[in-house]
Formats: sequence, structure tokens, C-alpha cells
Amino acid sequence: MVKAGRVAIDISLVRNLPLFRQMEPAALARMMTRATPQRFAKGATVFEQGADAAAFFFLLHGRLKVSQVTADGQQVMMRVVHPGDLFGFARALARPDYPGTAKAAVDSLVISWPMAEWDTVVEGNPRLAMNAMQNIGQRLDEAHTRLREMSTQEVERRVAHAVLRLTQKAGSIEPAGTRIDFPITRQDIAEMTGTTLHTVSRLLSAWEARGLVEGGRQKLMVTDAEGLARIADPED
Amino acid sequence: MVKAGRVAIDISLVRNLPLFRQMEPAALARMMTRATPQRFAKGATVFEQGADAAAFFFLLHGRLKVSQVTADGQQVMMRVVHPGDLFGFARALARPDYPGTAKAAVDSLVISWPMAEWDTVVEGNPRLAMNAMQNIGQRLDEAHTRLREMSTQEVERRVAHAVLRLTQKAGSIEPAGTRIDFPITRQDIAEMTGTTLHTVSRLLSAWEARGLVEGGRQKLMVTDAEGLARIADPED
DNA sequence: CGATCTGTTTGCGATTGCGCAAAGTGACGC
DNA sequence: GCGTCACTTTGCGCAATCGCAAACAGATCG
Repeated sequence: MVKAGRVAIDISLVRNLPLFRQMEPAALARMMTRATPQRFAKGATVFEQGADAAAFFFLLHGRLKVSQVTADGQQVMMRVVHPGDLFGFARALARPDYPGTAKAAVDSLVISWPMAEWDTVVEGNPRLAMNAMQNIGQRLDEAHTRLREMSTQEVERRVAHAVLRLTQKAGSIEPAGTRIDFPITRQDIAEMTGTTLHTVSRLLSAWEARGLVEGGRQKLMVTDAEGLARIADPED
Repeated sequence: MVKAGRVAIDISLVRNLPLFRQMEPAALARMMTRATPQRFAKGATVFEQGADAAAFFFLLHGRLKVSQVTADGQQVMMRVVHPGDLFGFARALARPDYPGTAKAAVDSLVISWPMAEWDTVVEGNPRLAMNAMQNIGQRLDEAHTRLREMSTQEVERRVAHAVLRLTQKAGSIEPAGTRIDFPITRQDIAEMTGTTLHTVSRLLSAWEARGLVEGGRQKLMVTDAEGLARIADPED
């Protein structure tokens, strides 16, 4: 847990990010006064499921995985946090604790505020409140999308959708295709789609044989997005 | 579509509801000026999936079911709207259209505002903004709960959870047990839990034989909540 | 540079829950 | 009071996918 004292955050770093856009410069400056920048090395835990929700966060750089463990020990990946996302806003869910555990998938840079600031900041910045609400609303929309998929699609389509979404949100374009730019395991994908490691592995192997993807240890590249999309959404 | 002209809404009807609590009386009065009360008879449609999101709503009285249809025609029930809930707030999801269709399960009374008011109202009422955000946040929490269940639990547990949740949110206590106080079909429950009508029917029949519930046409009463809870969460 | 650890692949049998089919049954309208 | 419609029940075979088991392979570390 790197506590970085009172280090001012350069406003130019954030002023153009969607979340903070249209905020009055003075208000933004005031908000950043209360913020603490923190670095998390790959693998480090930002917060733990069940812990008292003492702070909320914004991801500047890197990737995080947020997952939950059920009572009987099964993991479910609830979301991947991308730069520009708010996370750990338990207050907005009216919860006293974090519902999941957030871990850095790569070295990451976050900004955090004491949770008590949430109310102040939201009530004091109508513009930010709107933006934050949309941030949360998008998350709701995503959750609904996943629910719809889980309810109606077989495993293969769900996995295809999940992989395509990952390449869209976290893809780096290479000559041979689009690579998911952070380490991700078959287990991760299984936890995102409600299936098992084994099934994901089998699917990816089959896809690789058909030339749709190229796999590797914690690596995945989509070499034929069109083909994958056809699996995800068989047109008519 | 009952358009009720400029009928003022009695502020005393809403001032004590959680969503509007702590708002300044003047601001609340102003907000209600813009609102239109509407009644929807059982079975009527409040808004349709894909339609231009022209208004957002608040349920005063009744019950609504919101469901989505997938491209291949399968229904998924996204939520049941209870009195005191906001719904149809597409703007907060940054969507131009309604993601689902809302139908009255019983005669219902709603208040609606033109969607353009959303921004005004949220930006102009910090207190309301917080409350609305929590309303949406709760919905996110619920979606995550369902995702977790869909990912890790077999059908029987999911259905048990769904039924228990319904009795908690919409249960009327009777001598013999807790009745779900609006008409609900096995198909509905199937669409809430990602399974089929047939499987739900089989489960309920089995439960009825064990004395846990009592079924009927569009009816369901839980007669042994403890027993059902044991199915939902087998302790250790 | 070998040992070890973590992540991956693959086979096979066991189940769960689905899909199809067909028969009941309560509610409502005429 | 009867017909119809919507909702429900139940049986049966099949397919998807899980669970277990075992072998394999990059990566990391001393």
C-alpha cells in the first residue's frame, strides 16, 4: 500500500478525461487537492472484498481486474477496469464495504479519494455528478448485456463476445491481428463468461485451429475478428 | 398512452419517499411542476424496447416488469419495478433509446418527466442526484448478484434465490405463508433466472410436494421460507 | 541450467437441464 | 354453462458442458 502523502496531481493530466470534462477548473483543482496518487505493481491488491470501503478510485493508467469470491470459494470476474474508469465507488451502491477485490493486472497508476469525499464531490459538482452517473450507468448496461448473454447464449457465443469486447477495450493492433494488451488467463475468461477453464481452453484451441485466434500463456490475439464475430452473432 | 395534461402532483405524496427525501421543498415543488402523472392498466406498455427515450419515470404504485428481447426472439426479464423505483432513465446509461420494454403487471400509477429534464433535475438538485445515483447503484448491485448466481449456481438455487427475493420485495404476508402480490408466471421466473419454463415448473412442483411453496395459475406463495433458503444457500 | 510453479491442453465419463411432445386445468367471455 | 385461451404439468431422450484426471510447457528463480 503506497501512501503518497500530499502530492498534488497535475490538473493537465486529468482535465481532458471524460469524467472530469466540463468541470470548472477551480472545482477540479479543489478536488485534486483531496486526491492521492498511488502506484500499484502488477499483482498488487488495490482493495479487498469485504473490506471497509475507505476510498474510491480512478484509474489513470494500467489495468485492474475486479473479482468476487462466492461463499463456496468460486471466483467470478465482475469487471476489467480500464484507464478513465471510476472504481471502488461502494458509496454509490449504498454499501459500506467493497463487493469485490481489485488487483492490478499490470503496473497501474490510480488516484484515490477518501470515501467521505464522495458525497461532497458529487453534491458539489453537478457536472461531475452527471459524468459519474453515466460511468455507473454504463456499468449497469454492461452488466445487463452479460446477463442477457448468460441467459440466452451457449458458452461458445458468450466467450466469443467476451473476447471481442476485450479486444475493443484493451486491444493493441499488430500486423497479425489485435492483441489483448494485458495478461489474461483462460481461467479469467472462464470467470468472465460463467464457464470453466477447461471449456475455454477447448474453445480457444478449436478457434486457433481455424485460424481465428492465436493463444499463448496469458496471451491472446484475435487474428480474424470477422470470423469471431460470426461465432458471436450468427447472422440470421 | 394516457396523457394527463398539466395536473399538479400533490407534493405530500412524494416528499417522504427516499428518492425525494432531503430535497428542498421549493425544488421538489418545481420538479413536480414538470411531471405528468399517468395510470397504466394491467397489461399496458409504458415504453417499448428500442423506442426513442422521451421520458423517464418513477413508480408510485403498482408493479412493472421490464424485459428485453434478444435478436433471435428470446425474452429476458431484466427487472421488476417496485413502488419508489426510478425506471426508464436511459439518459443515465448514455443511451438514446430504452433498452427494454416496461409493462404493467397490475394497474399502476407512474410519474413521468420529459427526458430533457433529467440533466436539469440532476444538475440542479444535488440531493436528488445522490439519491438517484444510489437508486442506479442498487440496480447495479442487483445485476452483479444475478451475474454471480448465473455464473456459479445450478438452476435450482437460482430459482430459489429469485423466489425469495420476490417475496421480500413484493410479498404480502398471509396466515399460510408469504404470497407474491402480483401475477407472475413460471415463464417469468424462467426469464429471470436464465432457464426454461419447463424446468421452473418441475422445480416448483417438487417444492410443492415438499411443502415449501404453494403454486397456482400466476400465483406463488412461499410456505416455508426457511426451507427454501436452505435450498438457496446450503449452509456449509 | 535444472527444479519448480503456474498456466494450458486433452481425453473421457457423468450430469444437468434443454427441447420436444402431449395432456391437464383454471379463468374468463359470451 | 360451455368453449377457448393462456398457463401449467409431466415424460422422455439428447446434447452441451462440467468434473476429474493426467500430461505438457512456458516462465522464473536460485
